[in-house]
Parts: sequence; C-alpha cells; structure tokens
Amino acid sequence: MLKLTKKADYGLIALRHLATAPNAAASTREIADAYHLPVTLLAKVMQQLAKARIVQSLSGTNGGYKLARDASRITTLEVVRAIDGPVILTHCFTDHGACDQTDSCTVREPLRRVHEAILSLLDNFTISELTEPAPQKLTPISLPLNPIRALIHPEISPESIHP
Amino acid sequence: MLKLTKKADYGLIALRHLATAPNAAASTREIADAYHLPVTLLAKVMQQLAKARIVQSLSGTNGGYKLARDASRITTLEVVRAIDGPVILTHCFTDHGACDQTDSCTVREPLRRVHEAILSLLDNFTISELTEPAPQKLTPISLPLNPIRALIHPEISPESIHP
DNA sequence: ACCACTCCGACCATTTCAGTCCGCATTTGA
DNA sequence: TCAAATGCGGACTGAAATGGTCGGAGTGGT
Repeated sequence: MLKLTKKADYGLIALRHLATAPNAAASTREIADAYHLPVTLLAKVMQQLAKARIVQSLSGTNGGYKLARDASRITTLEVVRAIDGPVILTHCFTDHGACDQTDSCTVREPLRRVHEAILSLLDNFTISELTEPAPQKLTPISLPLNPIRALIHPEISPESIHP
Repeated sequence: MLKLTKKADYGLIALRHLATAPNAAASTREIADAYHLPVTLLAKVMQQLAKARIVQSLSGTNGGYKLARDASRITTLEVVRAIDGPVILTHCFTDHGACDQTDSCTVREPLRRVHEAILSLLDNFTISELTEPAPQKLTPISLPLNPIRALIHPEISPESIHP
C-alpha cells in the first residue's frame, strides 16, 4: 500500500511535540494525552527512537524524553527507518534469492532511481520543518513538473536547473 | 515499512514485458515463465490491471494481455493504485475518526506536502521509462538537493527554477 | 526507605500479504 | 463439434507485519 505505519505517524507527532515543547522535553504520557494516542504504543515508539539516538530518555519521576539533537538535524527518513525499519521500494534490493537471474529482473535499476528519489525526499524533510505552519495555498504540483524529472533522469544534472 | 508490495513489483515487471514484447502482447504464463514468478499470483495481478483499464485482456487460446494505451501514458502511480489500492502516507487523510480534533493532529499538513511530492514522483515515472536502460553512472543525488526542497516548500515556485 | 512515576522488554491479537486452488466463461484450433 | 488454452472471480491457507497490552526494572522525590 506504500503507506507510513501508525507508529511512524506517532513518532513524527511526538518529535514535533518535543521540538516545540519548553525545554524540548516531555513524557510519553504527556504527549499521548495531548494527541489522544494509545499511551503504551507510543511508549514503544519512543523506545525505538531512544535506541536510535534520536531522542534521549530521562528516567524517574518528572522524566521523559528530549531531542538528542536540534530538530533541524533530524530527518523524517531516519525517523521512519528507526521505527519501521529499512525503507524498501522493490524487494530485489535486499532479497538476493528471490530474483534468480539478475538479468531477468529488468525493472530493478529503473525503479532504483525512483527509490533513491523518495529517500532523498524524506531525507531532506526535517522535524523542524514539521513545526513550521503550512502555507495557505495548496502545493502547486502539477504533473509535468521538471524538478522531479531531473531526479528520475540524472543525465539532467541539478546544476543545469539551479545555478 | 514504506515499501511496494510484491504484487506491485510483479505488475510493473509484467507491464514492462508487454511494453517491449512484439505486438505488445503476451499471456500470463509467458510472462511468469520469463521471470520465474508464481503464475497464479501474477494472473490475479493482471486481472486487477485489466479491471483498471491499464491492460486489455484477450480471451481464448493464444490470448493474453496487451497494453490498453501507449507505455508512455501509463504511470507507476496508477499501476500501484490499481494493484495495492490507494497510496496513503498518513492515516489522517482517510480515517476521520482517528484524529479526533483536527487541530491536535499538527503534523498533517506538513506531511501532506511530502505525500504529494511522492505521488508526483510516481506519477511522473511511466512504463516506457522502465524500458529505457539505466544510465551507467549512479544517480548523483546528494542530500542538499534543491529540486526536492522546491517540492516541499512550494513558496519556491517551479517557475523560479525552470524558465 | 518508601512510593510514585517513568522507561524498558517480552508478550498476544488482528490485519495484511503472498500464494494456492477450484469452478466457470470465452475463444481458438484441430 | 469438441477439447485445449486462456482469462475471470471467489474462497481459502500460512506466514509475516502491524497494532496494541502487560508486568518488571530503574530512577527521583519525599
């Protein structure tokens, strides 16, 4: 279905909360209550974020979590990876046994470029940008959009578009 | 995990096969044998593609499928949608019950922009581009890539990048 | 020293995915 | 005409991922 899991959703919401909270710190219960999320599930998500060194845990009474670094240095890609595991577009990239012959899996390399583009997309979107208010106008993305084609067709170098 | 399902993989492989096959037509068994895919599963995928009017079925002996239109007019987005259902980044977009208060789900609009960007990415990648050989050099996508930021920050209009 | 609060890790339930199987309709070719 | 090949649709099973819960362990305040 090509969707983010709820856990990833919760993680992003929590990180955004931490980014805007005073002291950049809050407990799991505090965050869960604020957004009506299941406390125990969010707790597990926070654990994974702590293990990935994205947040730092503070045990004991009045404990909780705080961002391990500045919000502008935390990308959605690493958040998603920490929570949902590796981002995989096609299965060929990891399962070497599935595709018997490399030459038979003809779509692998082309799809890899799409894959890399999505990864870059997520890698360039930080938590601090989640805190910025959304612009009023809707995104003016129309189908024949050139920056995207530049991503898919690397022969068009970015420099030729942006000096 | 933010990954494509195997069925979507199979569908893209099959469509690429049809795009390069003589007459742009082939049977399910023919395609499955060529890439060592489970025949029955691919059959179901092809049915879904037929129902979505992406391919046209030809019943009877020597039947099979052919592309319903030119490969350059079939995008990976509609293929994925036809096989895996709607592409969902955050659950808020569909489940109205989950997010009780709209103002509490603070990350929705920012993530929506990422969502739209990924959709555009897939919508701009056609089957005919799957048939093109991959360039030898790897994609030179580096992290601070401006076209991507233009997607996420629509205040930077595409016109300002591409005249 | 105790108790409340918090994080932590193992543990189920439910859904989704991958894959299979069967019966049926349609077309071609012998 | 009949049989083989092909697509169509649904029901079914096993495995894996997801969503969600429970009891323990450590920490800090009083």
